[in-house]
Amino acid sequence: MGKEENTKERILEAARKIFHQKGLSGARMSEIAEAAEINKAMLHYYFKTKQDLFDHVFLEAFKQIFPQVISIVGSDKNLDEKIREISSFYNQLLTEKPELPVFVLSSIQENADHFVETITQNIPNNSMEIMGKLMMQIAAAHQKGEIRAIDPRHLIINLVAMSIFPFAMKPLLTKIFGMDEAAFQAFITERKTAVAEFVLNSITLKKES
Amino acid sequence: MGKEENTKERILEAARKIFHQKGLSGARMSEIAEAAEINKAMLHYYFKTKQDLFDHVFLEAFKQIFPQVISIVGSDKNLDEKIREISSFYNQLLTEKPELPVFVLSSIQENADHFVETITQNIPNNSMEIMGKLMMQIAAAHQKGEIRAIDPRHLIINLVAMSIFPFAMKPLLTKIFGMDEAAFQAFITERKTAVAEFVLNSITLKKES
DNA sequence: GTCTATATGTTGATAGAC
DNA sequence: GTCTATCAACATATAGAC
Repeated sequence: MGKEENTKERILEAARKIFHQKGLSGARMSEIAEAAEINKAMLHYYFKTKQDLFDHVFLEAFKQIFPQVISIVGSDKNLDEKIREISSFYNQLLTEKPELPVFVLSSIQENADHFVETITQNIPNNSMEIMGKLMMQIAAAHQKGEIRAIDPRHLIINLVAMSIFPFAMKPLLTKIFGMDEAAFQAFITERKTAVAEFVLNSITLKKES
Repeated sequence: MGKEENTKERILEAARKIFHQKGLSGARMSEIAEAAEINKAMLHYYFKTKQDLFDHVFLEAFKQIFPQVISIVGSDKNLDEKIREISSFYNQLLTEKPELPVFVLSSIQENADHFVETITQNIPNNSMEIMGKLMMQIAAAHQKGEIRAIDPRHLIINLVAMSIFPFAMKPLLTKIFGMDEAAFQAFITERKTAVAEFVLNSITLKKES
């Protein structure tokens, strides 16, 4: 082998950067080539078509965002730990790559037919079981008087929404709340624990002191 | 005046439908013309360039989603009412137009430079004051022992996130949770009150019974 | 205001030398 | 594997008749 791996990785790096920001139709192959410091012909040597290259980048992004959560939910940890871990996981991932959520969601919205298949194949096929187990876990904690009753789907969605949304809104937030980059980072750092506490405060049944 | 207004509105209807799904670069002027049942030349007669037409559709969408919330937050209602109203507002708007959030956010992400200006001009210039007043309202309720202390920014973001996110995730949710369209609608209907209750449960300080 | 025809520029993709 | 040169298709936008 020569520089192949090196070149292919450079292409992917450039493709990530540009696709994540501009999406499939907004990105130009020539732009990616330039960012990778090669010429257009090389792109087509490593990836037959633009769609091929894009699919690779999309799947990679999708796998980073969603299957992880299902994995945490399916673990043997207790409810507290799961909630804190999910919040913390997104906070860490999206601090580094804040464009990921909008990239994945807009790609799906732009071409649902194409990606629903990709998605189907990359969601753990036991995700329904995992939700069932979570429901049992919630019911058990409710039985013990620790938490109130709540639909597990609402719980997960609420937690994931609060974890992801601020990053999707980043450009707007800084405007509306008048933050600069440092203020935004501070805000996000606060949320790492604030989100988990918000959720736990909502579902926990307080005992009288 | 003849059919002008009619034609212009037909163009905008078609442009909304297609831009909302595919974004600026994914949409084709010929596609919009076809959907509006006119020819391409007419598009350029009513809107000089594709960018002009898009800007019109974007601003319209942006105004529907964000300024409203600031208006509710700035009203004289009490905290309970504001929370329920925001949740209810988004539930109603996005049930009809679920693609709106991803459209707006991806448009901004694709061309931040261009839209940050548009956004700046269309956010109420007293939004900082409004956040200040909300902080006072929260502090007052906290003083009275009704709610716990919470940063108003986190409160608003959490509420808006939970209200909007399920619609942005619609294609994924139906897959992950195995819902059909009817099940999704039922789920969303539940959330209209469930989200507000979730937030209120989190911030309210329970008295012993 | 509405149409047909066309100009002008880009884009993704390939052919073929090295 | 990497490059230069080029093609064919398409998209936005305009000219000009009605």
